[in-house]
Amino acid sequence: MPSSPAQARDPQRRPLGGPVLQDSVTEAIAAAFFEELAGAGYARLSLETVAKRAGAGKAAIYRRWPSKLDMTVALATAVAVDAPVPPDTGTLRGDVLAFLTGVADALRNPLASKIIPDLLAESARNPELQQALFTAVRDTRRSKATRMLEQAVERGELPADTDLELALDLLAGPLYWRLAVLHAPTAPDYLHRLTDKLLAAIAA
Amino acid sequence: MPSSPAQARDPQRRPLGGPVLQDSVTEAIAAAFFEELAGAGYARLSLETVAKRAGAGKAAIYRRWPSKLDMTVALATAVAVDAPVPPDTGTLRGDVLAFLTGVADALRNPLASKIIPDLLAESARNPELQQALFTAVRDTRRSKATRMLEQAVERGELPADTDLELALDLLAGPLYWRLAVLHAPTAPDYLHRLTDKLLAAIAA
DNA sequence: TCTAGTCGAGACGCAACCGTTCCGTCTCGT
DNA sequence: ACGAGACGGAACGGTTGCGTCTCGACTAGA
Repeated sequence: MPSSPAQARDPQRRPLGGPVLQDSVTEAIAAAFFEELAGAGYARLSLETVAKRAGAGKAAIYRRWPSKLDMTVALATAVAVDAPVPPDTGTLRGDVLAFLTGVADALRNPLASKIIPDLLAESARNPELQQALFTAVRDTRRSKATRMLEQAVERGELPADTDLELALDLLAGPLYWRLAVLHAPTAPDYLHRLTDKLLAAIAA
Repeated sequence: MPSSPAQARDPQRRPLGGPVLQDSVTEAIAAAFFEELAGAGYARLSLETVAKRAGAGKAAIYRRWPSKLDMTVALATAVAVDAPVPPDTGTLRGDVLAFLTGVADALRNPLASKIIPDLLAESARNPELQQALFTAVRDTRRSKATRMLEQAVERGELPADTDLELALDLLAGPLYWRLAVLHAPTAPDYLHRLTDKLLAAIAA
């Protein structure tokens, strides 16, 4: 049972890299944690180094979370729920483009593009981490994207028997592949071209 | 400069998990290496454990590769070049389905589906590993897939101004996303349905 | 038969990190 | 003014892995 004292207190304040946290020490620890996580990866991440980078003692960390795993789950969940707003532009094309833009913005963050694949790889062999990531991130995003497609069906932009499962893979896969796996750049109009292709695919 | 004595000697012999290697000791080490890599990940991988699992001494490993990184690069390259044959079924639809089938078969291997995301995440912070993986795996596959699309253009199945770059992301992304990231199952006709969507997208 | 090389096994020194515990200090609320 | 508690910092014993090295056994070719 992970103790997670890292809860929001002042919802309208959102310090840049770090999530919404209680106090300055917790924020410094969280920021150092994510920097270390991006630089070294989960497996190599040392709480000693995190403490040092945060200008804190190890005790300050262990006073907040019982272990590295609990800390990771709590912090990752905290940033994940700090999610982007749903699009709802009125048209499927607008929604898809907004969705892709949100994903691209997130993955273009140098820290995120290293942390996310690392945590996903780690979660393949860590059930607790996997479950936390899946329920906090995947399910949230997935339900929002599903809602986006269902609205398109209601508007008559998509047939009622649209393959939602497949459409979700098409929405997320190519951009993740390019930005998080290949670390390849995207041309300025890449998202627009991708949107065109995806609309054709989903409607097919 | 990685020493890579792990070269093919008898090309027609391909022991299951392990690549084409020189002798039984090297094969045992390689097999143990991949099992450990899948189980623990690159960062946590211990050469002591690999040696123990292979029933070998540590010296047997250090006699072959100078370091963990060189070992990983050499072995990963060895299995990667042991690539599947190109499709060339005569139609774009057949080629795409064959391509996706090949990718799916590879990613459905429990070891591969853990090793590949792990090495890709690791390569984000290890330039030498990244370069080795990219030249040995990505470029090889990418050129084959490009050739597949160019043939379709020559046959008149695709317009001459087809966006190859985008098409490659569409081919690889969704399946990788589903199998390697989400670890979600695929329905029996998933690849066929995906092929239909992708053909519509690429031709759009 | 002798010799050179590899084999499995494991000890070695060294370094890093874990999780805990203790300092002495500083900042609160009362 | 006082005590409770969190703070940074440093040390602790224990574990793990690295890369080197040595050992006796086994196997090859000369």
